[in-house]
Amino acid sequence: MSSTSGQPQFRYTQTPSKVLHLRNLPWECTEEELVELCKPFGKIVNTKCNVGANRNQAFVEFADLNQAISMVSYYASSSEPAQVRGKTVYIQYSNRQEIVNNKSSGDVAGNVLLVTIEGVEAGDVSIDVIHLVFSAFGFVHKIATFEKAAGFQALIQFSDAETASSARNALDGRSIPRYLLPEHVGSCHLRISFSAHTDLNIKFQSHRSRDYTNPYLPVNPSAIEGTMQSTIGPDGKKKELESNVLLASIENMQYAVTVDVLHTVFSAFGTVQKIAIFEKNGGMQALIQYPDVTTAAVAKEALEGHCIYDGGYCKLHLSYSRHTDLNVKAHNDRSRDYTIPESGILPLQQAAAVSSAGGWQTPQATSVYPGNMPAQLPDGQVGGSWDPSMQASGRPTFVSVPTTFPGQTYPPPAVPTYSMAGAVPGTMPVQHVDQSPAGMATHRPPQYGLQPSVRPAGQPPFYGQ
DNA sequence: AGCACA
Repeated sequence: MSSTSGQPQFRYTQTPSKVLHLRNLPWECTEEELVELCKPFGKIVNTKCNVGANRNQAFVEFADLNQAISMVSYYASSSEPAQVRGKTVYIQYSNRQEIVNNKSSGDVAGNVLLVTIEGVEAGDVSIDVIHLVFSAFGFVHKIATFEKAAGFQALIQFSDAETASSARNALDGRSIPRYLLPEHVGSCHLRISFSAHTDLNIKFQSHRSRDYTNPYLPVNPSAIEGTMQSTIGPDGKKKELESNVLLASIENMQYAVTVDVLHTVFSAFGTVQKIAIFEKNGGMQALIQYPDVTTAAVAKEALEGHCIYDGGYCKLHLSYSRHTDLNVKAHNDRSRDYTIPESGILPLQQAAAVSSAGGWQTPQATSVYPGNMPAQLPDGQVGGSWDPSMQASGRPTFVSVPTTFPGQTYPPPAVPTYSMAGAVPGTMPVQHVDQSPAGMATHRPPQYGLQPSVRPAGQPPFYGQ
């Protein structure tokens, strides 16, 4: 099992690939230099430069396998080695068949840098030191620091991509001068890439965030991470700081909660602009972005403490996020940007089409009307139908309804019912599906777990292959 | 001089 997973790493036994792996490149070798070297052999469709710890490796993808083979063959028998700036470059087939995600992040020049400071803890490098170091290249607008798995990180916002690039080029791989660091810190290398952010959202001047463009920003001397953002209301009471973005944590998650499920649930209160799902200390959390604070507040009030499924499953806890505009990938399984045309609406449209085409429904599907609040079981009380082997990965891909119902054995025992609609007192949930006439709530509430219409009634559901 | 990204 374990020894069969990878190809041998020896160059003469590697299987050919359109992708070539180049080593021993000069420092900060540009894409142009790479293309110059490779283009005599064929059409280059993608590159990835400055790879590896020393940033002296690269990948080049040819349009055709034969072009890659011709380059490798040529240099295998050439008396002149491949060279860039006089340095011998070693070429071999990559062990991957294509370059993925090139320039998706970290390589597109932007005005905000993501800086990872290796080998230090958050307390070792003050925000003032970071400011000092990066101010050498231009006016630093904002800094936000945080601790991630990768280590201590900072987002540093400059006026423009040119300034940010000059800072990156000068500082990437370098170390902060010793005299600016505490004695006990050994080495502290900077790893710098471009962030996809363009404008950081700094709420307070604090020991972990700074906005140098706004001297009037309130100071929060104890901006402890994880503490709910709050402010003092007019009544003198502490008041949660509102936001158009909700942070949802999901308790007792016995069923998969997907972006599509969340979109449907939260769309009952207004247009959902963006959703991002992520893991946080073993649990699942999601950020849901509305256009305005009011809508978010209504959704928060209505949904807090309610469960997505009957039986106390997937209980929602909502708070306001510090974010105001999520920076998410347009369409993947963890995030969605519904403000981009053509993205994200397909699943719902198809779901609606299937639903109105008279797909079958479970008897429980009628229980979503007002007055049927989800039964709240005590925590930890679960039904007996959970079957981990029925997880989403083995599900048919032709069913476009959110693939959220993992445990549907046949016949289905105790089908958990999508029941959020009951959380909106006295109203039918309005499905904000694009191209559906406003107010015409013709869709039935979504019925998760159904495998509508794609199989004849009485036949077992189709799983996997 | 020996394989990225999530």
